[in-house]
Amino acid sequence: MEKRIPVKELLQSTGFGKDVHVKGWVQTKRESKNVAFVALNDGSTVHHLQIVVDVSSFSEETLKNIHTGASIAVTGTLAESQGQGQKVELQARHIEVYGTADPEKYPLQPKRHSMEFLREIAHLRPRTRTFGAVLRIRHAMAFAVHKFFNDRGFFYLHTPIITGSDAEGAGEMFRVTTLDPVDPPLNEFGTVDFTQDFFGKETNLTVSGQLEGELGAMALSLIYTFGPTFRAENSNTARHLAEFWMIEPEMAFYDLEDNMNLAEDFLKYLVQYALEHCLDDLQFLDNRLQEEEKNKKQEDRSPMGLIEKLKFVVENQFERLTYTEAIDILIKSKPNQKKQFVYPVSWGTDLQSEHERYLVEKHFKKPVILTNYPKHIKAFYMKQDEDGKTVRAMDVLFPGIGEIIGGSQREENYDKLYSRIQEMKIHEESLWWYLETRKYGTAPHSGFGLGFERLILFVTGMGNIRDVIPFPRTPQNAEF
RNA sequence: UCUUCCUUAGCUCAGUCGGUUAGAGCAUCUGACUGUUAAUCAGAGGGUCCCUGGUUCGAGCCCAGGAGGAAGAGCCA
Repeated sequence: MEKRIPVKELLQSTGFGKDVHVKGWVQTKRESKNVAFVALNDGSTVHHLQIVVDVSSFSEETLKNIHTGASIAVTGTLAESQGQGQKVELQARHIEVYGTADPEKYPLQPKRHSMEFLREIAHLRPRTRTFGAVLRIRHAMAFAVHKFFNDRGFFYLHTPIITGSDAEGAGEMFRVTTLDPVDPPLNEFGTVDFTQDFFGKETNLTVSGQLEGELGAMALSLIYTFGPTFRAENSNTARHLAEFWMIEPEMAFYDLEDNMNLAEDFLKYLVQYALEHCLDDLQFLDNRLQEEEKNKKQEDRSPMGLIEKLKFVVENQFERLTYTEAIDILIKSKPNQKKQFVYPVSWGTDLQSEHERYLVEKHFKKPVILTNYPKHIKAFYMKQDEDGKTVRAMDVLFPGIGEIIGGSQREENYDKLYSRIQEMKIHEESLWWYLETRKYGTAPHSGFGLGFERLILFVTGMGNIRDVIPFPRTPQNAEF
């Protein structure tokens, strides 16, 4: 095949008069008597290349087949554009139509579509500018995650996707089995006999790579995982997926403060990377959001544009405070005094969305890191504070997103960890390997989990998590 | 899982008090137009009013059940 030049490259080119090949999908065609203009996109950039077609030198059939959605290859001369909207255009000499898209049936029209409609055609939505922008940013963020950790001496550890333990209790799990669902083998108690299953035991899709990640950190010092994670929770919100991607670094010899510093550096690095490498796409999404804002009531409008918001995060220190201090602020807050909170505030109860939003969006107006939560509302593996009441947990809360990172310093003392397992009635048999890290060469260590899609949600300014992953998996939906 | 709202043309939506042939904008098609930028102008085609049952002389509209979707909440990342 003839070597194509990506649209992104051509738009930056000044080699006017050169002969080039370009291939892509038609976004729109504007036709008049003598000349037609085709906006061509190949996904390399959010911008289109304008193809100028001299109507008299092409067959009627070719012209007819060039419509929204069609895939074409164009040979022509790169020229300085006579029109207003672009610097570069391609004067077409030869056009090959690879594939047509019947305009009567092709669902994507040269007009604005709702996100709900585009979710129904998730197989085609990457062709829209919005999803193209989101997917390019998603790629850049994945790359930046690896670059960040690699540059700091972290090793990428592949933790298992199929697990044999429900250790963390992070949520409902998806069972993995090859047993006959209609007639499974039963044991003497009349329940399913998993010893006859593929792995000889009950297995599930992972809800977190953390516990295995800790094993890696106890040897390589600095590791991170980045992989798919599954939760069978019946969560129907704009912030939850049944299948999502999670990044979980785990660091030996890090205490809670080291952990917070890493988390803050990491988030700022990622946002900065997006600003440096995806500015075109961010600008497009920013404009798109501003259009949407115009349809909102004054009080619902966000005070900052997308790019402005991203710069703000990079340039400002995250606010750090303890759970106890946060409760104090909430108790003294206006909405609490006026009894506007649905859920009452008191020490010992978990913070509700409305409380987190108040702290982040009203009180501090910036990202917040909350630490030292009461131990009974946090996981068994978190390191206990000297007061016996709290643990060294930290949650990073972002405006509009809520909890984007959850992490902690881990309990490295065998006896303390073991007694927590007993207290919380966790199956210790399935955790024997985890407990051995505390028996043999235990060391202080910390880690956190970042929901990748929640990061993308923040960076792109999109409103629903189903629109920042190519093929969302949610309750009642596994199409495509 | 709970609460609230929604489902009418390909898309986004209007549809009055239950009343004759269900509308608009965009998209599509046809024509016009000397370079357009979501082109413009003129015209045309396009409907299982989500499904099932009920009330009624008569249902897009009222009632019951079901399906799907959205927002918020819970759970969390």
